[in-house]
Amino acid sequence: MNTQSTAHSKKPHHHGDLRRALVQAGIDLLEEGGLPALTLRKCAAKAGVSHAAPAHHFNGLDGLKAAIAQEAFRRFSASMLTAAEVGDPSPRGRLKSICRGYLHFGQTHPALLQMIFGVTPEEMEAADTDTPGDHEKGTNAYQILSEACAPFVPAGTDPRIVEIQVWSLAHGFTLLALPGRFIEGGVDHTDALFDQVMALLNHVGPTVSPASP
Amino acid sequence: MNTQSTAHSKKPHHHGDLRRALVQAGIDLLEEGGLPALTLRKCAAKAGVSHAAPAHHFNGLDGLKAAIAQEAFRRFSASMLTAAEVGDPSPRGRLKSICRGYLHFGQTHPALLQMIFGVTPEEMEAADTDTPGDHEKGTNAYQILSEACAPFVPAGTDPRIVEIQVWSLAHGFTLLALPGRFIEGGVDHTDALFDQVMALLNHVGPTVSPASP
DNA sequence: AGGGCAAACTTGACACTGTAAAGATAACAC
DNA sequence: GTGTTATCTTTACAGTGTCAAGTTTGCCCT
Repeated sequence: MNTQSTAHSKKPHHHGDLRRALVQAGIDLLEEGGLPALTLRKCAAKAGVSHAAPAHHFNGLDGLKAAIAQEAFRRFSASMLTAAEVGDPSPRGRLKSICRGYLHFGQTHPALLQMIFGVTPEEMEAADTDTPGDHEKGTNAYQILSEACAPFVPAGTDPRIVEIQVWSLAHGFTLLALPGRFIEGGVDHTDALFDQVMALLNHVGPTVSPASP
Repeated sequence: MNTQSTAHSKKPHHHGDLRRALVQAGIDLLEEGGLPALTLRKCAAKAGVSHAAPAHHFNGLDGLKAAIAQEAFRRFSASMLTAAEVGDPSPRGRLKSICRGYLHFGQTHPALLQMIFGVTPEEMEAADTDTPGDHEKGTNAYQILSEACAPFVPAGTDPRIVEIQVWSLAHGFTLLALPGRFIEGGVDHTDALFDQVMALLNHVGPTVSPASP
């Protein structure tokens, strides 16, 4: 009918997986020149196709942006997951490693982070909803964070509170520390500041007064 | 020579303070249709001038964006200041009121917040640097926050740590709770969640034995 | 095998955008 | 009054997204 559900089994006709090529070209453009460099025509040129070809794989520019955001989100999740696996395996160490992965991804791929969290609702609606196996079990960034927060959720409380506490702190710092933004300083200085800021999480969950109201 | 430093005393030639009119037109467009609706030509049309007129008052679109960001920052600061003045005057109450003003501004003017914190370095360079009396004493948002954080800075530590802890938390939550984004729910639900998340600040600075409830 | 058929692209066009150069106009200095 | 300068207009051009029509290519079915 509408979508090519054959994306992974059969091979397309002319180009051979042009959809993925366009997404990758868009990511390249994004990393090179930031948001204003992302252009349907430039993506098409980079993939070696005509300027109107992307319109058949995505629902216009918004659809391409949504697809890029999905792929960026996938890489973002992977970045946090690997950061968690190589660090301190204790619950608190794992949580901090994930947050560090959050910051690291923002420092190294600012445009992709901007893409992930800057996509507007209307752009999301333009996404082709046929992304099977995308939000799989452990690969979702929010689920990774949620599981890392679980040990610090006081019994009987809404786990989303702790999750959003951690998420807001990491997200806010990462955005403020984006290159050329409000928190100045080199990478090492930013890292040290990040650790000191994240020390606030030592007071999260079952801490000082375990049996509070 | 270059700029009309007569912005407040004499009146310009044709239009009469077109610079301010263009900035206001841009803000209106931004609030109505979001970032993609902000256009030099639409601003010019809304101000009743030719489509190329803005180029003489701003350094291209980037300059207009920077000017709008400055004005938005001014209103943002005012929003936090008034929120601080009408709330609990205790140090902790004042700090939380400011954070609530942060969130409230983001909920009511999401495009302006995006403008303030989304302006790129190159766009900032395009700003006309002749904004006298702009970063005045108490009107700077960061100074407001800094002064509100001062009572919670442990002696001998860098005050920026507490400031960035508070700033990151408020900034992160506000962005995640932007309408149609990652934190769902109505305004009242968001407010309640915000209070619970911001409870993390009870552990900032001189902790565990607070004099206030 | 061969005819149809749909999907994957191409081509051409249009409206809209930012930007630059050159011309008109009005306020001001003298 | 005369000249000058800043303000704004006009005109033009390259680049953008999007639509409508055409062209090619692989696949399916009889």
